[in-house]
Amino acid sequence: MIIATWNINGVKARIEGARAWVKDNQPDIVCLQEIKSESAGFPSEFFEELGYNVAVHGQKGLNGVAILSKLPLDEVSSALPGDDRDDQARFIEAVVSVGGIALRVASLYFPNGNPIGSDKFDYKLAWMARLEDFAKARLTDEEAFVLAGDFNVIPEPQDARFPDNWKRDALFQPEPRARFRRLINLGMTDAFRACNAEPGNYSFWDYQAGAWQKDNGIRIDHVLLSPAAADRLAAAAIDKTTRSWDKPSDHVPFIVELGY
DNA sequence: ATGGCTGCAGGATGCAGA
Repeated sequence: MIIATWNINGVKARIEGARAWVKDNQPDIVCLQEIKSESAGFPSEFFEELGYNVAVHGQKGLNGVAILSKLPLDEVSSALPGDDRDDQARFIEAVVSVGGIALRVASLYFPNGNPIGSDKFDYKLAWMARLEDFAKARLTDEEAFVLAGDFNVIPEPQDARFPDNWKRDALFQPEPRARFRRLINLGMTDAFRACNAEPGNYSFWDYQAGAWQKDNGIRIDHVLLSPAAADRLAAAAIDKTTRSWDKPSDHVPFIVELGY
């Protein structure tokens, strides 16, 4: 069972590349973020032609998340509990059945939170608190579940090529990093770190100032596994190849293999 | 560098991203 997560930064601008990547890699499940499209405008047919079921929570112009799955998607929900007035499309979850075993998957687009001290920063922290409550509730079910997406958090200094550059950025502030650690401390496993101890592995390189050429990257796209899912963890890898494509997303896919 | 690009909405350029 291969699960991928990829912030594609605009599904319409990236559809040909995204389709080619999915066709070549044949993931069982793909969690997409920042589709920047309304649900009705999502080009589902490109993926349905490849044998995928599609669940979308879109928004006009910005944000937006989706799940592609070779297995049928059940119990699709696009509301992160805790704030009925939140209209930003950053959450979608669904359940698949793998050989009779339920696996719950969420595609998440955490708020960026810049600038520090703004309403956006407060929203980021509040959103992360809501996600923690959600994860806590899910963990009581003792099911296998996966939190996959663009967390917009640099967990540790080793997750940035130049950590000092991010000292005044929302992605590397003590509070968001602490909230990320709280998810880990609930019992979730950072799939990448469980498989790779080395620094120098990134999932995002800015478009500006030759960041990709200088390998000035950060690791902000993560997959967290519940204990039941972590028991199945077989491999985790970042696919950097897409970043050197023509007209790339600034994020690259991150792939986790679970032994189902 | 004053985010130095990029996508989107909309029909010019402003906003958001990280």
